[in-house]
Amino acid sequence: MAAAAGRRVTAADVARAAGVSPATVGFVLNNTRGQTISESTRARVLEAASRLAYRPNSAAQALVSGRSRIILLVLPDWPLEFLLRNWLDEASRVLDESGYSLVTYARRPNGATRPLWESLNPDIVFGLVPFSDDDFVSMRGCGIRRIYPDPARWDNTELRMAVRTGPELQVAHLHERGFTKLVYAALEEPRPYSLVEARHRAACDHADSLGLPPPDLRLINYRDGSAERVVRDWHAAGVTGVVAFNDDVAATVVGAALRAGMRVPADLAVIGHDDSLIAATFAPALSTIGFDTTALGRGFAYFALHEVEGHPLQRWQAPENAAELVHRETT
Amino acid sequence: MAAAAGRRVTAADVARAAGVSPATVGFVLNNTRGQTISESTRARVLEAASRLAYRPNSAAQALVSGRSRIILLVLPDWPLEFLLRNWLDEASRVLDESGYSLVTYARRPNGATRPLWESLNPDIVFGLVPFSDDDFVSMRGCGIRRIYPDPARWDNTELRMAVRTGPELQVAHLHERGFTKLVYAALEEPRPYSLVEARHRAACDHADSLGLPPPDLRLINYRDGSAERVVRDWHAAGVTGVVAFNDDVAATVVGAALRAGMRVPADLAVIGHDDSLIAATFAPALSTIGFDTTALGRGFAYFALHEVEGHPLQRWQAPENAAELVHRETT
DNA sequence: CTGAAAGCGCTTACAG
DNA sequence: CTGAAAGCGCTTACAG
Repeated sequence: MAAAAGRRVTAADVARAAGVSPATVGFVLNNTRGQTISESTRARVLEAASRLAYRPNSAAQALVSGRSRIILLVLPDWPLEFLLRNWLDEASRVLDESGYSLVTYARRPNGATRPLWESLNPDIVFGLVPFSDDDFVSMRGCGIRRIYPDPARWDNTELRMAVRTGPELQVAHLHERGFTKLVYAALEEPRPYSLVEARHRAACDHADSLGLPPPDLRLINYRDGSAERVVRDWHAAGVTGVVAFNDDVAATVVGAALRAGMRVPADLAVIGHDDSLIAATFAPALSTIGFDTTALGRGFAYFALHEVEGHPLQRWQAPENAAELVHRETT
Repeated sequence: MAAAAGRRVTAADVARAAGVSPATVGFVLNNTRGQTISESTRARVLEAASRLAYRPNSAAQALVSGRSRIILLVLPDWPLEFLLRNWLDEASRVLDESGYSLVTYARRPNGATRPLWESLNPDIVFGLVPFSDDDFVSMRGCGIRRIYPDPARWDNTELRMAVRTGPELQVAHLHERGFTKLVYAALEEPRPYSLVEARHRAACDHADSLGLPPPDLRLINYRDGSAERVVRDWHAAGVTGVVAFNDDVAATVVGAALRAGMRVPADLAVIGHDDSLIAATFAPALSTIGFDTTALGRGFAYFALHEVEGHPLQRWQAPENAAELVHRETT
């Protein structure tokens, strides 16, 4: 047998085993609409395919259909893992039900020079922050027709959740608690980062809408011991609240403040972002923003399906209460 | 022009523009060895390809060559992000230089039902822990010839770094500092997990070789407040040292111990794993195991290249000092 | 040194 | 209801 010879099983093998043509194998296995198949033929094909453990060659399918059924999600150059865990699980699950595979790809400065979309041939590419012009041109050149965010449609709710909703809730909470002189804090490492800028901008915009001065962006180092001095300087400059990029940053700031002999939140209030494990664990426990990542992941998957199938949603229905303030001890 | 018509540029388009055959385009662009090409022809082809921004269709290449030039790395169902950041950057960079793309894939219980190797057609699949028999069969059925770890070659040094080296250093350090009654701690969430078991086993083995009793595996919850009681119970039972799966777990244990009024490390010593950001940030700062993730990523890439090209390395040269103890305040 | 031809494994009009 | 044929975009013997 062909299969026994070490060769991979092809549609032709299945056809031979079932006593039909390769075309019929395709009709049965793909449930080709507009094509009627007798019950007995269908049964024989299915039996043979299952017995031979036939798996279509995805490269051949991609070549002939012009579609890879791969959805590529390009992640920004900044830690998102905690937020993304359930999100990706759920999104992958939903997309899989429709025959799509979700591949994630962290595009980093010193990473691969040949971007992954070149070898993967995805049907659609998503990013959480806008793509550079170079990336855009590169994707187009690889025959990728659907790229998101599309500059013309940049205010999508899914992206708001990743970028704007958190900072807005953070600033609003500090404002409510009476902390009005704020800074926006992120870490120097691992590298420069686009998502920090986007969230910082959202924080500034929301501060402005509340009549607060814009929180300056401050980068801190978590290893060299300089954080204590930095935090003390903030205090001396009258800063009363810190909007942290994520809970790790918040923990770093709180730790530094405690070492510097300050009281949290009396001397300095700090709010994190993500409601990650460390937020509940840290002493004092961190106030933060929690997200219903499963609901958001499902929402993304539906959105992606509509886009990739060429039926874009007219408007995006955000999950109710997908983001919420978690008030603990640092504000 | 074809390109202007919205169609993707093909080798035939380049051939037409350069006044040669499609075959010649392939010879030039692939530097086909054993095929001599005149300088003028080569120049014309390269010029045309560059002018038209030609990108070979990867599906067609995969179909005809039987190789996708994709390397799939299946990650375990447990947080590894901090460790993997530089590791993946470096591995991707090195593999890219040889024309391979590294795709990562977190295989999770409620994740996609159709595994990614089916749609990606990778040339080789790596896992950090052994694959289930089902997965193994599934990969074989998809025509994947190279799967790693191969049960027959399971003691590879790369994997030791992910699985055994850290726990060994953790146990050895606690032993040296005089902490001999140990538990191995991990978090209940997000879910069951294979890497925890593997590391716990490594810790037990090393404890045994040092003449210590095996540290029991204990799962703790970081949200429901039960951790304080659990930690107090450990203390009451005479436990003096905690080997934590990673720094997040260590932070949770230390935080619970402090809230329970215990002294760290006097009442309970705790050692983390990863030297992540939180290890340096936490108050008290966590003792932990740091890894030279860049060197390890590079090492993996070389190893993967040899495997995928069919020239397996006879033995693997581990980077010197790729793992080291970082002694801070919790031991 | 270069081109015409076959073929990778599928899908999809088109006949019958 | 089913099959023979063409074709997706490449690569690679094989001629010349």
